[in-house]
Amino acid sequence: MLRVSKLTDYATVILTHIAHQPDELHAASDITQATGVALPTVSKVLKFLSKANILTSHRGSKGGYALANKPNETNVAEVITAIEGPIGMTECTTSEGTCEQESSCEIKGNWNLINRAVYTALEAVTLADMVAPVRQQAVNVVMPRTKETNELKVES
Amino acid sequence: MLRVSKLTDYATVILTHIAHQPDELHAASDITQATGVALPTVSKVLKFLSKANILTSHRGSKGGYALANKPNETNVAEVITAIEGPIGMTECTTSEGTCEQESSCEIKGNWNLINRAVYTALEAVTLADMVAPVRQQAVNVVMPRTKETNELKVES
DNA sequence: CTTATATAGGACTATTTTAGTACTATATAA
DNA sequence: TTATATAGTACTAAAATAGTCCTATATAAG
Ligand code: FES
Ligand code: FES
Repeated sequence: MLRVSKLTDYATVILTHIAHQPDELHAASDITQATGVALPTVSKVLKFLSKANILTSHRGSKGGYALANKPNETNVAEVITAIEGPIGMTECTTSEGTCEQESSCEIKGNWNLINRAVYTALEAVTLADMVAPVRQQAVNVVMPRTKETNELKVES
Repeated sequence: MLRVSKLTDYATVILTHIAHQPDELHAASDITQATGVALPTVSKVLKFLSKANILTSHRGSKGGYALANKPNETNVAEVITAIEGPIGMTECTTSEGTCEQESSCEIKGNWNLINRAVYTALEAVTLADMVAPVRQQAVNVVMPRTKETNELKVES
């Protein structure tokens, strides 16, 4: 169904929570209480996010996690990548040389194109957007085409 | 990793093959030969595509499958939906009432927003694009924001 | 210096999803 | 009537994901 994993979903919930007080330290146990997600799971997610430098961590008593950057400087594409690894819609595009028909494949280039479009859409949404209430009703996504051939447009 | 299933990947390969001769009937066995994908798998994919009215089918001797519409009238979003079901990035957005914290969830609306952006990007790529060689180098995806608040832009 | 607290890292198990196969029924052309 | 090809469904195997747990390390406070 083209979905993100549950862990990624948790990650956005957790990050949204933290983004409300971006400057304070949040311990895993606090986040469990606030979000209702089980502690071991919260802990796992926080480790991923910390490793990807989306969060900073402080060990020891009174330690915890905080945002590494401002809310509008972290986007959804980064969060997905932190939890699930590089975004690529097909096996062929993430791991080169895996596919048998790679040499004669017509469509690989087109999947790369689609990947980029999806990635750009995800990149455009930041934590700051997630924190804001949903006033938005729709988003325009434009894939420009050349007038003459109606093919997907070349960007110089 | 936010990827489509292998079956969906096969589906694009198969459809791309069929789209080269959109008016002829293609039997599953022919497609196996042309694409190198195992017959039972090809068969499974073709059934999904036929059920979703992306392909028309003809039983019996000299039967087979053909495109139900012109190549530029079938897009990638439809293909993904045919194989994997409705596109929705989180469980919460595809199946209502599953999530415990649904009532108090801040971010559900934002995921819906992201879903729509991704869907629109996928919708913009058709079979005709897949058949064409990759001259394209990049695709612009624009998520407009209001000038004043820099929030994702409302579309009337 | 010791203790309580909190993250780091990795290993492991259970669950769920996906992929792949097989079999029976039905339609159609020759 | 027969050969051929799809329709539908059920089943098995494999892979990915989710969730848990344990040990090590860092830090603040007494
Ligand atoms: S490279 Fe794998 S199907 Fe194209
Ligand atoms: S509705 Fe499930 S996390 Fe928001």
